[in-house]
Amino acid sequence: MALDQVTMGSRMQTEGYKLTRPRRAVLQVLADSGEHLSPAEVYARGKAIYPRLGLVTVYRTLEILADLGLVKRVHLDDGCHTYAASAVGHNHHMVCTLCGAVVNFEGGEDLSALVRRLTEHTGYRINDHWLELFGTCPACQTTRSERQG
Amino acid sequence: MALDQVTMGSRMQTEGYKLTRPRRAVLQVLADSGEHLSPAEVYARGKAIYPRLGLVTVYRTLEILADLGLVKRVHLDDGCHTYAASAVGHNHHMVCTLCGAVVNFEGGEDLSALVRRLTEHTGYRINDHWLELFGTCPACQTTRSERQG
DNA sequence: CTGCCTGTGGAAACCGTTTTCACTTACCGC
DNA sequence: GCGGTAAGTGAAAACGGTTTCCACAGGCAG
Ligand SMILES: [Zn+2]
Ligand SMILES: [Zn+2]
Ligand SMILES: [Zn+2]
Ligand SMILES: [Zn+2]
Repeated sequence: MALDQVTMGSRMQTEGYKLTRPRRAVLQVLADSGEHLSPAEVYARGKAIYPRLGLVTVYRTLEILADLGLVKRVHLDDGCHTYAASAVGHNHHMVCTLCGAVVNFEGGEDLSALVRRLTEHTGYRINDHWLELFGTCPACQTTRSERQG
Repeated sequence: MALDQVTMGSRMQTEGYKLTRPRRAVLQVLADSGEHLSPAEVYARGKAIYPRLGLVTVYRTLEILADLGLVKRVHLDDGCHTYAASAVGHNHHMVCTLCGAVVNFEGGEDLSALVRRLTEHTGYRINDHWLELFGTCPACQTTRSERQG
């Protein structure tokens, strides 16, 4: 489950950031959306909530949130730099390449064996990792098969 | 082992692309480097090999190579869009966050079990995946521990 | 309520990337 | 080897996303 607006907001405050109206608009956009959004999309949706919102503030807020780990930067092979609300704890995500839906999941220990093996073989000390899966969500599979007969 | 210049060059030709001097310079840069390089870095190094090289051609060549799977786009949380020569077959990479060295490795079956489980639980059809590991290479571990006493 | 200091947002600057277009070059057939 | 031809090239201009600047606004502590 992705973090909600209140959780993200109070975390920002405990970190010393003021909880302003523009920032709340950005939080709400990210919390309400199950997708990954570009800064421009966050801006557009945010303006519906708080019309005076500026694009600059969207960038600044996204950077703060990413630093705090409250949102994740999602990278796509073409069209990087989109953002999605994090889930609780360490997690990865699965992106629908048709509609952009993002599902978070916990990697579990699936990778720890791989990491251990690589450390032994290469001497690398692994600090972090990053896993993204790409595919089609159930809804888009249905749509597509209907369209194709 | 990363692909060499000759392998990449002949693959380009069989795909119908001419093997020009500027393109060979780009291939050589990528084949010789164990790191991931930004387009600007490829351009700088390429000019040492072929001084008339243009930045535009670097971009175009990188796009072709990425489409053919001969180089991989490496995404870093900060500073996306760098490129590294691929290895043979499907593979992932491990990036040294201190010196930028990239090691390719095969994901093996570690991920297929995860993919199967996710497909069952979520209904997503997984087409592709993308795994990056971040850490410190043996050389940088040594350097750092020396520096720190 | 008041003041201070963080935060805001329009405009301009910035910079990586793409497009344009006249010129060049690899490659095929002879 | 030697054109002919279509693909490729690169300088410069256009483009678009991101960052910086700076005067102003508004949370929050006292
Ligand atoms: Zn990226
Ligand atoms: Zn979908
Ligand atoms: Zn993980
Ligand atoms: Zn290193």
